[in-house]
Amino acid sequence: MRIGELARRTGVSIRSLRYYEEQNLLAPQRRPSGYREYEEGDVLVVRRIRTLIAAGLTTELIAQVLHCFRGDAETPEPTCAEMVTELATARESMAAKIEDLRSSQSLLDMIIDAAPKEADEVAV
Amino acid sequence: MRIGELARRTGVSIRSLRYYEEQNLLAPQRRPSGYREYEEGDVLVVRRIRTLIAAGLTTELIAQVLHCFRGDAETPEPTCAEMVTELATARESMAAKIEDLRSSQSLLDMIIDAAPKEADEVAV
DNA sequence: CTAAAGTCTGACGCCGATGTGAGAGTCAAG
DNA sequence: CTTGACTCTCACATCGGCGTCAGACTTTAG
Repeated sequence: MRIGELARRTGVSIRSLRYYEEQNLLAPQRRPSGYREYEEGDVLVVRRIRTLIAAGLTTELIAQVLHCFRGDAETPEPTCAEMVTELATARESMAAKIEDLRSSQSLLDMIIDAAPKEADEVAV
Repeated sequence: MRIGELARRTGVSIRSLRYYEEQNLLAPQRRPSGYREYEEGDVLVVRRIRTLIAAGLTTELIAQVLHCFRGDAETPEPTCAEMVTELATARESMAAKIEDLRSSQSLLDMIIDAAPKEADEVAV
């Protein structure tokens, strides 16, 4: 199928699909005209990509781990031990971000609570 | 004091101090030479700015609410009711971000857990 | 054959706070 | 006076995942 159909079927913009290719997440065939030609399996691949992006992974990291999910292979590739390591690392940094946000939020709460009464001596 | 000293005393880079001025968060005097001349109170102001940035506020929003904390005024300015509204809005969006990150994290957890056994049918 | 719809590459814009570097003027100590 | 440290003002670069426009070509329906 061509890029427009893939976009429709996955709900992902054409621009994004081209971007994923640029990031080596997709590698569609090319027609003589230059048009990209995707296969059925790419629908699933794109969904996986979206899932991983939604999980906060960068396309760079996804490029490294995507092959572990690829194709009809029943068992993950041997490099998938590395994958788990990578993902765990990503998870760690996400946890850190959440912690940052939490403390930021409580800080903001303190400011909000303090404001109405005495706003001149806020948490410094 | 000049910018270098303020940078040292606050732990904020010179670049950032100039940026804060550009964003109307600071308004140092100028020497005939063009050198910025800060006063003691600016040390505290910079710390407040850093606190608010750490709390996830943009410099634009900080510019709107910073005067509520300013100077020796015991009571906040009348516009500080608006301030609380703004801050509350900021807090909302922060809460939303935290929620996003949480769901992303659990999604990542699912992927990690699923990987070692059957990585070909991950949450799509 | 023609027009409309689809696709191509390339490239700039965005957001926000900050790093970095160039080229030039300023200040303080010897 | 000289040197070295400090500061000044532009202004471009960064990060990430896209949006969007321009100009040119391809495909498809009528």
